[in-house]
Amino acid sequence: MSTGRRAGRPAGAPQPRREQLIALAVELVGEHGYGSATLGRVAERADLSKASVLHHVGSVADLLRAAYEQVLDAMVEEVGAVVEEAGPSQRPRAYITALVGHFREHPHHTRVLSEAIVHFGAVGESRDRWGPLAELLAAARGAREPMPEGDLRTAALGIGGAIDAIVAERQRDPGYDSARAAEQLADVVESTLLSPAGR
Amino acid sequence: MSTGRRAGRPAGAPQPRREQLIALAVELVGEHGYGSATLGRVAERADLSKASVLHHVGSVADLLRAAYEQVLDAMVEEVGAVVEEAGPSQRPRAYITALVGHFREHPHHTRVLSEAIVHFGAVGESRDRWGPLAELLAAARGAREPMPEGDLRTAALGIGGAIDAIVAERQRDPGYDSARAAEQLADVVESTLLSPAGR
DNA sequence: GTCTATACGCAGATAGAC
DNA sequence: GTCTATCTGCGTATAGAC
Repeated sequence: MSTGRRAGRPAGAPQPRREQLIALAVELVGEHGYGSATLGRVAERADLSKASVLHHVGSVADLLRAAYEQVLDAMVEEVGAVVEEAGPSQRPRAYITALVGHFREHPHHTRVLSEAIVHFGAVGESRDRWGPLAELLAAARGAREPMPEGDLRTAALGIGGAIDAIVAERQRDPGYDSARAAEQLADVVESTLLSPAGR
Repeated sequence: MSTGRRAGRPAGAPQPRREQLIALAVELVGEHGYGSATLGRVAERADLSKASVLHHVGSVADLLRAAYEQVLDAMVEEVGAVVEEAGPSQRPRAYITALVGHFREHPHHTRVLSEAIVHFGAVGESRDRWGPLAELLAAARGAREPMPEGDLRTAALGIGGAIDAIVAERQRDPGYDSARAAEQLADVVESTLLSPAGR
């Protein structure tokens, strides 16, 4: 309790050095991918020795995992908040536009997440990536006759893939109007899945 | 001309050893990604020494590049043939189902292409990946009022992303009915982009 | 916390004999 | 064509002094 540490930071909480290194790792991965985020390069950017970096983060693998999780958490938190503010019928659109918007505001985060599945192996880890979207779609359809389970899964999957593609294109070409693309995608979703006529 | 080589293989054409090694590389990348396709592992599977492998392929980078190009060419050739057989208005559906079907028949090819952009760096190399699809869509719309350039690009991009997601899901879960998913996607494409009413 | 020095493993590639 | 032996480079991690 009465350590010499300044108040406001619970005992055992991450130190500022560690936070700095994680932020640096996000930058490096965001710019040139996981392959280029090596111990030496992190140390160089932080103006520290390699040994010193390891002292704070334990191992390179741990550092990259922490960077990934921080980026993922930020995305989930922002998108989740936006979606919850909207009514059920507007949630698919809110989800799409918030997700696309998030990566437009945080370009570095794009690569950190898009390369994560390849880098961490773990294909199974990507399971249910679009499960939450599927639930949003089902709820938005409300009283309509329910979609077959498989078709709903495919719908969420396809929309998710389209989002990925829009985000990737924006990264490739910063002049690409991803906000407009998101609206266009939301229009299609609403007209095919949520329109009175059904499909 | 009168070398001792058996006829039927033009001078300077790739030797069978090289072909075998490329096929092996496709297997390795398909199973565990580019990261695991090392010189040592290729040599082991081919039951050759590392030096011998290099004698035939020049370098590991060249081998992986050749594997990638072979897989890409196979896909372009098959899908191209199917699309050309169809009439203009059926081509978007033919494209989608042929592409999804191709990867269902060649599961190893999936990873070789999906990880290619990350592995070879070269974000710009993926340019116009969906350009051909955009042209198919424009042609299928025929006499209808033309779509704005940007919207057509986004449509092709989104459809392409959805295809990627369907293919990836099939790889993750071999029980997933990707053929049905492809038809479902084609239905949406036709009803939103090609229906008489437009959107 | 920070450093220098060092060890270790692995992947890619070369040399040269057979 | 094929091998064994060897070299180089890089990335990770540890030891131990300050």
